[in-house]
Amino acid sequence: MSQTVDRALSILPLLAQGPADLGQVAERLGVHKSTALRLLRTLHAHGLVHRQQDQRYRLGARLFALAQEAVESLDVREIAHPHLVRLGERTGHTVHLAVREEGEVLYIDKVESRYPVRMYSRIGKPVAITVAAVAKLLLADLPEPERRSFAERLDYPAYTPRSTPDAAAFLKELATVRAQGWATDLGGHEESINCVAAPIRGADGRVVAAMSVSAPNVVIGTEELLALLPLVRRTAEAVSREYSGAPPAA
Amino acid sequence: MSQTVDRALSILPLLAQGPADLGQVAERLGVHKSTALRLLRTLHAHGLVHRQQDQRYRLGARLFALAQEAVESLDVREIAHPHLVRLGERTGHTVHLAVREEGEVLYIDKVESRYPVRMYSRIGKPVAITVAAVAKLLLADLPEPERRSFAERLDYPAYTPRSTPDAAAFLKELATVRAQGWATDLGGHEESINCVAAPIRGADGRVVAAMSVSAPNVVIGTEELLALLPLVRRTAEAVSREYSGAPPAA
DNA sequence: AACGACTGTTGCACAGTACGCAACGCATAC
DNA sequence: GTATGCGTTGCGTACTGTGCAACAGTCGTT
Repeated sequence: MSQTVDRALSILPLLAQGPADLGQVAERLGVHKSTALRLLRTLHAHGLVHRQQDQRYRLGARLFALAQEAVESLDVREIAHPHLVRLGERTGHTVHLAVREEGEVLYIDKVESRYPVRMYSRIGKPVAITVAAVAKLLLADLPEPERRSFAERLDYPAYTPRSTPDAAAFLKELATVRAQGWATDLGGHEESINCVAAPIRGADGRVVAAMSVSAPNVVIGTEELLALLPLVRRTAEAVSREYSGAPPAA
Repeated sequence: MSQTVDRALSILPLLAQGPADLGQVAERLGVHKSTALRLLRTLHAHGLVHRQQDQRYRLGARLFALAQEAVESLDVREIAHPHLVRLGERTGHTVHLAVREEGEVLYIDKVESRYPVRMYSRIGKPVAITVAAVAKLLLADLPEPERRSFAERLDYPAYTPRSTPDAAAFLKELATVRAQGWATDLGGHEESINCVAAPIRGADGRVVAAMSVSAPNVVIGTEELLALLPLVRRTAEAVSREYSGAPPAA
């Protein structure tokens, strides 16, 4: 690994917490000011950091552009998108698409609910991995030993009383999800929000992504949301077929 | 500037165009494979690149997370957001918030239209700077010499017959926008899409951001959209006041 | 108004570190 | 079975990044 690059990249998460001046960056990196300056200048030249009027540095615009270009070149996303839109139109609720990467699960696409009461989420934001329906599907597909060791390394924040409490409960839930081929999150992340999700599989049967429909229970009851499950599953299967090479249905 | 970091960061835009294997990265960087490998490993350790099953590299998840954290810590965005949502609810159309940074204009927030026919845009995506209404506002605020030299460095792509054709026309338009305090884009980017925008100013009167309402003319005519201008301007002024330190209105 | 304290900036000598080379392991193709 | 292509490793060299010290600019203080 390259020391210089390592140091430079360590600046990014540091600035993600908020703007910082040269001295702060140097101190938190544990290097001389002149070194920090050179690194910041290089990052600046690439647009990854931006210097605001008060001379402090914060993350720059190119970072957004890069993230956008990256998300748009994901082929699952490209294939799934029209299906998500159609599902959004038919149900009126928020639709998400998520993938697993390096031990994180993150949303890569989203169609907003047409109801005024919306849930908060953002493309690119890591998902609450122990409770989200899409996360359960993506992790349930891991081979058993990996799944176990992963589950044991996680934290289990008690977002609500219905949140997954510990690794044992999580592994049990994953087994259920794996067997039934779909997942739910009933108030496990936010008290009033429910979620149903289905897996998208590649040609080899592995789960490559997961999609979900979410709605606050002030808008639609748990029963009614669960009634959407067949539709969600059919949509996910249509995406799976297309992703595996089948031509899109007319 | 640091050569090593410079090379490492050059990998990112390269991968943004699509996944690439080690040889391709090395070649396009003009370095030896072993050098490219070391750089990629460092980027990988920071989560900025991801290695997919076929061993090729693509941009990684942390990039999204960083971009998200960055955009969420912008205080203009935080203040403006509820106003955008309300404007979205009242008009039903797509609402954008944009800022200028390092010679680019980019969207930092968005409320989706509730109509099925939506315009395409994404948070983080650089704006078509020569035609977008928000871009005109942000650039019109630059001091005259800077504005001129900037306008002359731009390309003027002819997205439609109504696109700004050249620097002279653009500067004239900017003068108008500056004088009237609002801007439009009537089919300059996409034939059928119109836009009205108003500036958000800081305590010193400088334009710090701009917000717009956009709609395809199949949904709402030009006249009707222009009729929304007073509402957009009032909203922008409310955000300006709050951003300058005034308490939010009840 | 002069001072001090603070910040960001520059040039430089040193050595630490990133560089390219060459050889290796490992697949798939022929 | 051989051959070609890929990613990977270890290593000597010298390039390049490093910290130091001195400078410049800005703010707040006395």
